[in-house]
Amino acid sequence: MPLKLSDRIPDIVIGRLPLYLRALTRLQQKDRDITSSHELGRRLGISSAQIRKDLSHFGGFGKQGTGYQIEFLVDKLRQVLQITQQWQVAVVGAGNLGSAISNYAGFTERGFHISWLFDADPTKVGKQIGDFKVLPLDDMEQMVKDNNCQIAMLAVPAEYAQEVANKLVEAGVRAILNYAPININVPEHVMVQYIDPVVHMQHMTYYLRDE
Amino acid sequence: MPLKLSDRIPDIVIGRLPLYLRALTRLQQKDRDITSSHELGRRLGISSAQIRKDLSHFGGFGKQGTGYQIEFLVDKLRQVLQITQQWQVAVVGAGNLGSAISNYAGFTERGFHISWLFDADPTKVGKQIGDFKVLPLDDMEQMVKDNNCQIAMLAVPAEYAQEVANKLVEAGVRAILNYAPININVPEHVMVQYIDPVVHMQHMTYYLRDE
DNA sequence: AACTGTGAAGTTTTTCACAGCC
DNA sequence: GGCTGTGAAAAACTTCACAGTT
Repeated sequence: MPLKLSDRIPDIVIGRLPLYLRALTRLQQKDRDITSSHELGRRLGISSAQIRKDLSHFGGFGKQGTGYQIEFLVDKLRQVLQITQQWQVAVVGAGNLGSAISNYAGFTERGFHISWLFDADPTKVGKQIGDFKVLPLDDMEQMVKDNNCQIAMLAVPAEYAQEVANKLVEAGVRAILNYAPININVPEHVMVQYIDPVVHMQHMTYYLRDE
Repeated sequence: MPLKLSDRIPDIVIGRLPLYLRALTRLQQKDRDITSSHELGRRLGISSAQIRKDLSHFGGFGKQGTGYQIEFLVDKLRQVLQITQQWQVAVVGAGNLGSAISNYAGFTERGFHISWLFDADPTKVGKQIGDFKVLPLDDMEQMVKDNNCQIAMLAVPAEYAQEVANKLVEAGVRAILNYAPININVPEHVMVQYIDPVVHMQHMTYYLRDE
């Protein structure tokens, strides 16, 4: 069965696929072979109908009466998300955050290999941080281009984020995970996702009313 | 003008308020006094109509013909989000991630004070990590209860996340920011938000097709 | 002239509910 | 009996467009 991707699929659906994949991988670790939209839904706090509908965008992955074969579905989701091979990733910013990111073990097994750690600060360049030797930001463009690296993580102070993002785009990066607490502007063809823990915290405090 | 909160406001709206606040604070740093829904929208990649509608849920914060007074709006958003005072936060997990989180400077100025860092591992307990001395997880419940701490960040391995979450809830925590790459189940009255960089990365790789 | 606040219209997303299959 | 896949219905969300204000 070929992957069906012809019609444009809503971004909100794409955003849920990694969650499905994550839950499925966990079931796999427990040596489970088969699951259902109901079980997945219960675990994820999502309705079973939604899960079925989301998955149906890509073709029929399940069996009526039975459910979904986990290994098969994991495979399909990896294909859809294009994480069958590893992506090279450049990290910019070798402060506390950049260091923690670079040496976070969780990326490798889920499709990403941190390849370089850059910083503009000459006092940081050359230092060994975990597995990485900090490279000068000036080498970034060359490195990214030569290796056709398409993804970067941005862990610089907010005031430099736009400037560094521009350089990344210039170098050919098409996807940026921005840890700096600021919105950045990029061309149409470049994707940006944001991680700002404070945003999540402030979202939650809204509900911390006593009544 | 009193804060209007009577009708239930969509969660998706609440989720955008921290982004507005973040953008406004940046404008403030540039000594700007007044802005408009159009300017904010441009910066955030959100339509001006949406911003106006979102803000209107809480009362009229703007002036027709003029726009929004930044300081006033910042104040109002802080009230709505309940970050006029600082919240005490407990961090569980003193590994790489927990250490980086605990010592991240960005929380303080935006409403949160990391108060404690806990870990279950006896070899870590007692160690000094940045500003924190690692406390035994067994002390957590007492500490959280005594100080009426309502918010925790979870930075433990996935296989312990549920167990620790249960303890946090037991201790009275009502909001959890979960960095572990796994969904956790909590009672109705407890809020959970997730941070998993890989989910964002996998979301982006979907679009990295050559077409 | 510029901008907000907001009903109404339009679009997207979710849920329902059931035919079809194992 | 249990489950998927899916049109149709319902709900949620966003945009439009303009009256009203400065």
